[in-house]
Amino acid sequence: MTSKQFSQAQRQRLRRSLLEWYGQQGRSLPWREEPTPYRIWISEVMLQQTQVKTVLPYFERWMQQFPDVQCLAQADLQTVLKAWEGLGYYARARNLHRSAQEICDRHHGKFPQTYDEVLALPGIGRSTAGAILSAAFGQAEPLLDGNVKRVLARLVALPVPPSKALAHLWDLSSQVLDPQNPRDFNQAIMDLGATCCTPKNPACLLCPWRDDCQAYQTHTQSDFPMTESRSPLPHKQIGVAVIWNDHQQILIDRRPEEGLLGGLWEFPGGKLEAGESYPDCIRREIQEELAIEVEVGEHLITVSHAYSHFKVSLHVYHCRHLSGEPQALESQEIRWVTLEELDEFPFPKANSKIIAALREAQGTKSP
DNA sequence: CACTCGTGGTC
DNA sequence: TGACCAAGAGT
Repeated sequence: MTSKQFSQAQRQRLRRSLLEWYGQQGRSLPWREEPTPYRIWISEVMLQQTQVKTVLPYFERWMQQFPDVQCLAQADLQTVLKAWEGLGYYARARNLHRSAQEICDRHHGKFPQTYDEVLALPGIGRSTAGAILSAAFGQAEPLLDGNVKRVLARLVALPVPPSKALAHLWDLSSQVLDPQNPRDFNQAIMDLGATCCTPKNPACLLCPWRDDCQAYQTHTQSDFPMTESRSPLPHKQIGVAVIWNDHQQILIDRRPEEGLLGGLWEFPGGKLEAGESYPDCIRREIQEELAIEVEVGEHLITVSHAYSHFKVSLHVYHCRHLSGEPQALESQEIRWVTLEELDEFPFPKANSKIIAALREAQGTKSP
């Protein structure tokens, strides 16, 4: 299985035309204007599976709150998660925090500059390592993100989905990379994918690579990259309890550190079993998770939410604490809080919809 | 290597 | 409007 080889002349043409395009069409971004290793690192991790537009406000707030690696290393994890709240893939925030501590402990607070050291940091894989080393230090390391995969798949009319040709795509990314200007080249090829060679309706007439693009030359750009096969997402039904005590406080719990939504807070509850009503489900789950008895009251809201690999509907009910001292049997920590105090804790998006509904109910009760 | 891990934009 | 998908990494 031999990979496609670009001729030296073609590589030079691709590099020259892309860099010229970048000079005219490249985006002005805060981490490009002031490309310190710390800012490049934070931006690259925030940009994993996340669009620039979404990242921008988080990036600015982050730099205000954690202006350098020492500051991040010394922050407490709950504060870091609160700053990340809403961005998703929360392991990224936990890994940034761990990496910051490693950089301070093992690298004297200075971001490492060798490929192996950067790759060894938690949350940095092959592509992010290439992005950081080229952008922060001008090193000629290739990268392979979603944009580059799409651009290259069209350039060579890749006859299989990208996931089936990762080695080939890495080789192509290395071949086209400009060893004279890897910093701008890598930024340029990502910009090309993000703003020109887009998933839908690519602007081929404005593309610097149209003369070399095998997909465009055969008018099949919309057929590439070939789609990945996917199985349908399962849909889970969850009973959720907003448990009130006699002091107008609500019981919340902090999820286990690893796994889905690790370290975030939530309202307790669990999966509906066959033949069970939601009140039955909630009483059972609350007994299993917290070892207390509750009375299930009126239905508050049902929230539907789609995650990467499944969908959920959260059926939320007001509950009243009857007996027993709550225990953190399946969580890290539990706490009684007022409606106002909920803002201090990082919650997943699906839970913030519940909080909004609670606030709305509160507002209508006492005008 | 296939699966887990979030959310918002887009059509 | 539901399905697809984005500056991927860890296991």
